[in-house]
Amino acid sequence: MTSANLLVRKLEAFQTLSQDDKRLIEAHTSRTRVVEAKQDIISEGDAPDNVHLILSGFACRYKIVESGTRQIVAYLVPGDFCDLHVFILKAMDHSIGTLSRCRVVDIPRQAILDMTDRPLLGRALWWATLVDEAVLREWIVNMGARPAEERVAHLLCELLLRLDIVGLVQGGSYELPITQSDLADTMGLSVVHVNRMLQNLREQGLITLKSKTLVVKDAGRLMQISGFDPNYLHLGGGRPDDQPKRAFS
Amino acid sequence: MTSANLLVRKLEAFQTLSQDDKRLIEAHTSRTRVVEAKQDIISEGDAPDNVHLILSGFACRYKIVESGTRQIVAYLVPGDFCDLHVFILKAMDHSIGTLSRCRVVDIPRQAILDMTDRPLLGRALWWATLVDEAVLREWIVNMGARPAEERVAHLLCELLLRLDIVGLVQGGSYELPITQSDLADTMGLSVVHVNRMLQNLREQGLITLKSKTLVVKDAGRLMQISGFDPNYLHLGGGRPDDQPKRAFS
DNA sequence: CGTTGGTTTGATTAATGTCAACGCACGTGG
DNA sequence: CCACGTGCGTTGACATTAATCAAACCAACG
Repeated sequence: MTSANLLVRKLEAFQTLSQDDKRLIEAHTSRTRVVEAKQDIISEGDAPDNVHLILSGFACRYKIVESGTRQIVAYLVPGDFCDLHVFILKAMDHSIGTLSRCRVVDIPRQAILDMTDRPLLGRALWWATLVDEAVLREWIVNMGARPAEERVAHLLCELLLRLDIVGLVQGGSYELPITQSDLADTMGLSVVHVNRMLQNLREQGLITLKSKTLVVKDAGRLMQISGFDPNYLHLGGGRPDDQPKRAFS
Repeated sequence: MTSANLLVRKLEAFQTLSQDDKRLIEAHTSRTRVVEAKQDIISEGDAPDNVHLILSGFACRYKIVESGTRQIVAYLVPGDFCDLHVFILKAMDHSIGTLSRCRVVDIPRQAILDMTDRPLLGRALWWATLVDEAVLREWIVNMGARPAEERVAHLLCELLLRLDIVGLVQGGSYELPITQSDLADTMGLSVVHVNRMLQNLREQGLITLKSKTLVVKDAGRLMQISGFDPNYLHLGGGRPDDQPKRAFS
């Protein structure tokens, strides 16, 4: 599997693309570079130039607040665009940084324009940004309405599905190359509390998390206790109710 | 001022539109209807048909979580679209309901397509959705990284600016036709606590809030204590650093 | 006037944060 | 090959924030 297939695979969770579409994507996703962990890909205030695509590793959108706290507002996993909106806004209102070592592609904006010009591909890219938005909403729900344990569980469920559509889940298990401190900054909890919630989930036999590998031992129950409803990810052509919920491999 | 001007005015906070653009908007924003408070405009799971635009009153996006809690994930104020994304996704992943009595327009999707076809107007609409997304991110920051009092203050600042660009702020004061319980569901706090935080802000001489009218008595300090940075609203052509921050009337 | 929805208050409890220390694993340099 | 440093995970004791419960109050409205 080439790296390009990763984006293709994700977009095809929405709808299948033409051969030309795929070729166009692959043509622009070959020149990759590696970014070490804890580096900014773009910083708040920057005027963005190229569009960045994550091909491996975890990155995040984040802001540093007056008090010095870092709040992570989105995870960027393989197949995710960092800044598809580059064409309209003149300055980044947040930073994008790596959580682990990442492989990244820089795509010139003209290439993106070429892609959005194609009917199928254009719709698929639009779909991707709408899903990003839906994820933001769900995170607000998560932080505002769910207690710590469910909050952690919900996030793990989301990653399970998001990583699954790009083929990064095997046997209910995936690489989670981030620290508990990252998780804490994601969910507005302290590291200590995150640690304890993870232990709770382990004790309940729901997950295993050791050396950056997460094993979801009981996905059904994990989703159930966290009130996870996959609809907001709009997989399967955006008609989540017409077809069986996607199972992961 | 006609109601149409409200959307025009908002979009022109990004860039000025042509006369034709404005006429096109006005042609489609005349047939308004009134929705009483606490009514759904669209419900989660619905397949959306028309695009809805709020012309007066407050509405919100929300989800009801397993436990029965309502989490509000966005405010829709005059000039805001409810569902510009209608064309791609097949089912709503959240509901939209009124918080106060609202005047609403239903715009057929073809009209939206006509608008997005025009270069300037299309970009302006895209800008509007990007700002919505930026607001979602800022809300996550707010909930995850700020204590209750700052959280409330930050929201009031955001509304001050958002309402100002559509001309609904006079003398630092605006109508806030929602309950403290709505605020609580917005910020993941209890009603009681919201009440106390509002009292704090009042005691500090920062605001006044009586019979649904909010007076911001010291905007500078309100922004300062809440760490409010207007950049994320991308007013002024998305070049917030090149020009003076917008003052409100 | 009497209801009703919304706001306010006080007392108490529960959830989560903070602080501090320790342990463990990994990598590096001696 | 071992000693040490460093980052991350874990633990316990304690502090603080915010939730909950219950009641009173207030104002708009029929």
